[in-house]
Amino acid sequence: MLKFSRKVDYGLILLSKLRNEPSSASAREIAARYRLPLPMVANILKQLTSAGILVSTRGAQGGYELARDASRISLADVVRALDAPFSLVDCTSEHLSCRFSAFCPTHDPIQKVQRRFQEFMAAYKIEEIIGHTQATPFQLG
Amino acid sequence: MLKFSRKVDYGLILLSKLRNEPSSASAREIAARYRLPLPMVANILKQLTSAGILVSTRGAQGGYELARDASRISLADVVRALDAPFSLVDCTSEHLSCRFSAFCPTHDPIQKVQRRFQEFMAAYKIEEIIGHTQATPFQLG
DNA sequence: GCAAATAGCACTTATATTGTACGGTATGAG
DNA sequence: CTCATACCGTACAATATAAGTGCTATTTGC
Repeated sequence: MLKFSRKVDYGLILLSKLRNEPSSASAREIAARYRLPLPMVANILKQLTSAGILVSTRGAQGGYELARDASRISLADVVRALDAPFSLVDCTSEHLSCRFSAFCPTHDPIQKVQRRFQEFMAAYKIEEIIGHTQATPFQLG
Repeated sequence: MLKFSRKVDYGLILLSKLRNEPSSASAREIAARYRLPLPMVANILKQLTSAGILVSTRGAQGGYELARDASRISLADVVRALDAPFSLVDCTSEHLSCRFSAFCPTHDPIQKVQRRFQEFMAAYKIEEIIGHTQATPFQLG
């Protein structure tokens, strides 16, 4: 259906939290603050860490923080980390030989679209998306 | 996973067939030519017709043809017809009130991304994608 | 009237997403 | 050294979405 997964939505929320927080925050803290289930938050943070977008500190008083400035993290980075592998059509995946590849008229051209879209997302830095204002925490009433 | 559905892939193949064919073609013809299951081809053609991308002629000797020149059909048209509704994040759907909308920091900014991507796809005409060469029909051996 | 062909709907099956769980490892504090 | 905290890796179940199929009605040309 051509949309970002919820993981990416959540991921952007988490990143906006870590963005304007000087000290690192634990998964538990973030989950509580935004009323999100802890296991899911933990999973997303783990994925962002192994993708090199966050750095983690283990042990007591540990937590996560941005690995680099938000101006150097692109939307493409986040999507690749959480939705990987991303490809607009199956044809473009190397490992999966499309059953039409022999005669598919869209094979080459759609790869152009693919590349252009990838460039588009790579140019879009999350700084621009999440802005400078901190995400408002959940408030009852 | 942020990719086009198979329907869009198939749809582009069907459109490339209809593009360089002077006479209209029936669903049966197209399905046979590309070794695709008839019900699926018929479904896609029906959807493209109700979206106004194709025009149909009912009855014997009937079939489908492009409603307008390929230079005036955008990738966005095709995606909207076959994958609708398309929206990168749930937040952007009007009818579905996101449970974070009250505090979600990405609500407004992601809508900008959404609009830019929509423009990107609207500018991409299928003429550019499928090219002038006719899709090579399936050949055994 | 009959056959060809689209229209519309409903249904089943397959696949991917979403969310959860658990055992393991590292670190800091008392 | 022990314990609680917190990350790591992986696997699993539930759910939602997409993919594919089938059937009946309607239209049209011969």
